[in-house]
Amino acid sequence: MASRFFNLDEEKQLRILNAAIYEFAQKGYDQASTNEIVKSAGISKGLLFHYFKSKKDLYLFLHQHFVEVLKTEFFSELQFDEPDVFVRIKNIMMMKSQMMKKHPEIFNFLMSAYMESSSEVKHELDHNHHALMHSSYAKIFEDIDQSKFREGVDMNRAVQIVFWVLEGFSKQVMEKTELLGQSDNDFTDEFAEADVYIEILKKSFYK
Amino acid sequence: MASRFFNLDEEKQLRILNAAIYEFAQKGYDQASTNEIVKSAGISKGLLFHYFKSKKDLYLFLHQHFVEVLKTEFFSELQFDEPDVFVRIKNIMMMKSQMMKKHPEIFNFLMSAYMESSSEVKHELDHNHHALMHSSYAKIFEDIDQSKFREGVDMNRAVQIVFWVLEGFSKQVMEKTELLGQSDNDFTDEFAEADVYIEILKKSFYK
DNA sequence: TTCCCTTTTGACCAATCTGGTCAATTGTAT
DNA sequence: ATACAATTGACCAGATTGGTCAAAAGGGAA
Repeated sequence: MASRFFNLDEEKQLRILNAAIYEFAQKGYDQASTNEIVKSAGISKGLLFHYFKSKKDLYLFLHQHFVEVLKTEFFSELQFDEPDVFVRIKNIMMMKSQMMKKHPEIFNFLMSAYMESSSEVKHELDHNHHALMHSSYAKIFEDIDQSKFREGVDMNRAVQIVFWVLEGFSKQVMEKTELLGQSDNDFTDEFAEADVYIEILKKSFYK
Repeated sequence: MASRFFNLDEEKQLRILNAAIYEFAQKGYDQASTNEIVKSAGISKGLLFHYFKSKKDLYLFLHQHFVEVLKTEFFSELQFDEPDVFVRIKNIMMMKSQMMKKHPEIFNFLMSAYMESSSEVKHELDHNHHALMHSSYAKIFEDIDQSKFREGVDMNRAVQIVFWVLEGFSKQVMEKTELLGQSDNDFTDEFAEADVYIEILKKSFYK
C-alpha cells in the first residue's frame, strides 16, 4: 500500500501528507473529511483511495510514518554520551523545542492523535504510543552518576524536579516565540537562560 | 436572553448546559452540532433557539457562565492570607487538581475554548480570557516575603521553579488518577507528597 | 501510429446532517 | 373560556459524508 505511495513525486507526496495531517489534527479522526484533504492537496478523490484503501488506513499510516520521522531526527541529533543527567534533560527539552518549532504541524498531528478517542482507531494508536514511550523515555534516566549528589538529597525527586522545571521552561519558551513572529530564531538566548536554571539546581542538589 | 433561561427547571437547565459543553468540548465550535445538543439534552430544537438566539450566542454564554462558575468556586475556597509563596502556589495547584477532578467536563470545555480557532468566536473568547488571566493570576505573586530567601538566590527564578515543579507535580497527579478508577479520592496522599517537594525547595532557597 | 500498462480523474451514490424557522400544540393560571 | 408562555418537530435548501468505478490521460516501446 504505502510502498506505492513513495514512488510518487516527492512534492506531491508532501502535499498529500501535509493536507492530511492538517485536517486530522484540526478535526480529529471522525470529523476529518477526506474530501477536504484531497481538495487542499490538489488531487482527485480516487487517487487518495488508490494509495490508501480507506480513511482508517490513511490515518494509521500517517501516525506510524510521522512517529518514525520524529524519532529518527531526534535520535540522530542527540548526543547520548552526555554524562550529566541535568544537562541530558536540558538537551532533550531544548531539542523538543527546536523540533516543535521546525515541525509544528507534525507535533499538532501527533498531539491530537494522542488525545484521539474515536473507537475506530484508538486501540491501534495506544499500542503505537506505548511502544514509543517505553523505548525512548526510559533511557533519559539511565546511568545517573550518583556520586555527584550531595548527601541527604533524594536523588529521584531531584531529577524529577529538574525535569519539571525544564519542561515548564521550554513550554514558556514555546509560548513566547509563538506570540512574537517566529522565523529565524535559533534559541541561543533560551539555551543560556536554561543554563541559569540548571546552575541554580546544581547548586541545590550537587556536592 | 439568558435571564429567561434561568427560570427553567434547574434539572432541565443542567441537562442543556451539560449536553452543550460536552458537544462543544468534543468537536469545537464549528463542528459542534446543535442537533446533537438538543438530542442529548432531551429537548426540542425550537426550545434551544428560543433561549439562545443562535449557536454563537449559546457558545459565548456557556463560556462566560462557566468561567464565572469556576472563578467563584475558586476564590471562595482559597485562603488568601497564606503568607508563604511556596505554600500559596501549592494551595492553588492542589485546588486546581481538586476542581479538575470535580468538574472535568467544565475544564474540558474551557480548555477547548482556549484552543478554539474558529473565526466566528475567537475574538470574543480571547477578550474574556485575557480579562480572567489578568485579574486572577497576578495576585499569586503578590506580596512575597523577601526576607525568607537566602542571600544570593534569585528570588524570581526561585519562585518560577517552585511554580513549574508544582505544575508538573499536579499534572502527574491528574494523569495517575485518570488511569486508576477515580471516585472517592480526596488527595490526602498527594498533599503530603507535594509537601515533600516544597520542603526540598525551601531547603534550597530559604535561609 | 498502435499497443499496453499505470496513473489519475471526477461524476456519482445514497445517506446523513447543517443552523435555523414557524405554525401549531400543550400547559398553566386566571 | 381566555390569554399568554412554554414547547414541539416537521420542514427548509443546501452541503457533506466515505467510497466506487468507468473512462480518460500519460508515457514508453514497437
